Amino acid sequence: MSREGQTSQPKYLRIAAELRGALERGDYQPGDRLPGENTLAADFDVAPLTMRQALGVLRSEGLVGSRKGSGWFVESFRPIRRRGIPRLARGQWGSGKTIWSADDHRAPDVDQITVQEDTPPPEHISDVFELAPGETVCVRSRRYVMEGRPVMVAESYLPQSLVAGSPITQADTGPGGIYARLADLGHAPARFREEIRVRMPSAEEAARLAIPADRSVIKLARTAFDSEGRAVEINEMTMDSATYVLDYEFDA
Amino acid sequence: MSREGQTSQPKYLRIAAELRGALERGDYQPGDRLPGENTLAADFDVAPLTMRQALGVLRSEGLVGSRKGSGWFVESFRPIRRRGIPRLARGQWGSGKTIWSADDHRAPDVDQITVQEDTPPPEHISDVFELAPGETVCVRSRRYVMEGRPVMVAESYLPQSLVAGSPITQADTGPGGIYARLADLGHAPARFREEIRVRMPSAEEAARLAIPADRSVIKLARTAFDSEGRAVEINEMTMDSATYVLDYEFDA
DNA sequence: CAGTGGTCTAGACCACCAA
DNA sequence: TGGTGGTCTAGACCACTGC
Repeated sequence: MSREGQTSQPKYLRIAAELRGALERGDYQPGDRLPGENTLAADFDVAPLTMRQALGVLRSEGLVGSRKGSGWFVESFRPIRRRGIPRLARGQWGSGKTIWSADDHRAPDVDQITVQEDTPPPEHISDVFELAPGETVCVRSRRYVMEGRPVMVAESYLPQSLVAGSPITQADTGPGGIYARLADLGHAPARFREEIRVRMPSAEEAARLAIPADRSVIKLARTAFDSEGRAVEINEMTMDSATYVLDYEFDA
Repeated sequence: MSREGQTSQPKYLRIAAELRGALERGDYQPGDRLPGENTLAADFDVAPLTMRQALGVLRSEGLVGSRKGSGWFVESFRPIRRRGIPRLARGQWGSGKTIWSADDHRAPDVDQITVQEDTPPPEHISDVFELAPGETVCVRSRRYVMEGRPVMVAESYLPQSLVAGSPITQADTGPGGIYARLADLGHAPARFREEIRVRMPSAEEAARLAIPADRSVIKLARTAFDSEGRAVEINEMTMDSATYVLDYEFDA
């Protein structure tokens, strides 16, 4: 190997840094196709596999994506801001600049929606609901897309005994959505808990979100409690970690 | 290649799944050393590079780690729960089971701490503070460790003009910490905003947190506003994404 | 059908660690 | 000093895409 890198940084990292700079300078526009692996490998004077390694770094960062048989493409990073706590009083705080600029005004559309009644729940769900053995749940599954691209899948779990026969078991829950219907049933959500963790996607999650296997996902589990402290809904969301900025605002 | 896998899943993923199962079954205990790459490659009857690829999957998931010249080791996943919103009234909600179990009672220790006064701020910081050109900030940098392992680094930015000469510029800020001292100065925090995003670590961040380059980090930026709506502190935290569960609890 | 990315092999050299 | 993981090379075959 050449002795030039006195800092002894690996080739693939130096190439990745060089390409990252080119992308940030705007040498390639979002959606543009990059030269093929072999062409790039010749340009940078490395073996194809080393070139792949460099491109893989940028892919895991969300800067580029690859389509088999087609090529490498520049991805646009326009994060979506999700407000965890609905802003009630829009006062002086609304004007403050945020750390990471993100489109506030776009909201994803629902792409797919399925409802399954009378399903045996996963263990961690029945634990939180404190269900008796054999009790089942209703599962509402939705996928959200933005500009044609899947960005989030969400699965809502509700105790079957609570929602049987209500509009919650229909695809269209009517005005106000699930929470309004829970209120109709006398279990209006009074408090929420949101738990966030990050991990690598399963093969199914990666396919459903159309993200590479080496891009991590955010798991956000939102539990709704009624006024008596009973957990009445759990919404488990899975998001592409490269497209979301989460936002929580609260008083001291 | 053998034709056995009718689902045509790549070898490295099948091997990763097999090893993952062995880890979850407890065949190896946290801290245990795995057989060497070459041994494993022979066991699974694949080329060493393919074996590496499989191990890399598990490493990015946080299940194993590697030390050059030493071997591959099983990592323990005991997530730390960080409560974003201090629980004021510990009522009926406290008893509810959570989705992801995590140690609530452990708190990381501060490992390193440095204070730099009169520093020119990064652009995104001066934007939020709405500083005039040339205005400087005070930067408090801390690293947190748990059981000897770095888990988070945090950098607090405060407007220099606000804190000059106060205990905030000392390593030890006294009882109550920064926020108590800000209150002494007449700028008690009244409201907070926390912004969360996920990305791959820079080389420096990976080194400071002692995590592999392919493990993502959580960036959490906490902005504190005083009662007049002025941003008085920004705390930018960087955490190992595999060791934290974030938690927010709030009323509807 | 030609070109693309995805996977896999069989080598090689290096830096680092532990005995 | 021998074994380890980290990097790199030069091939190969495959599945998929788009013309």
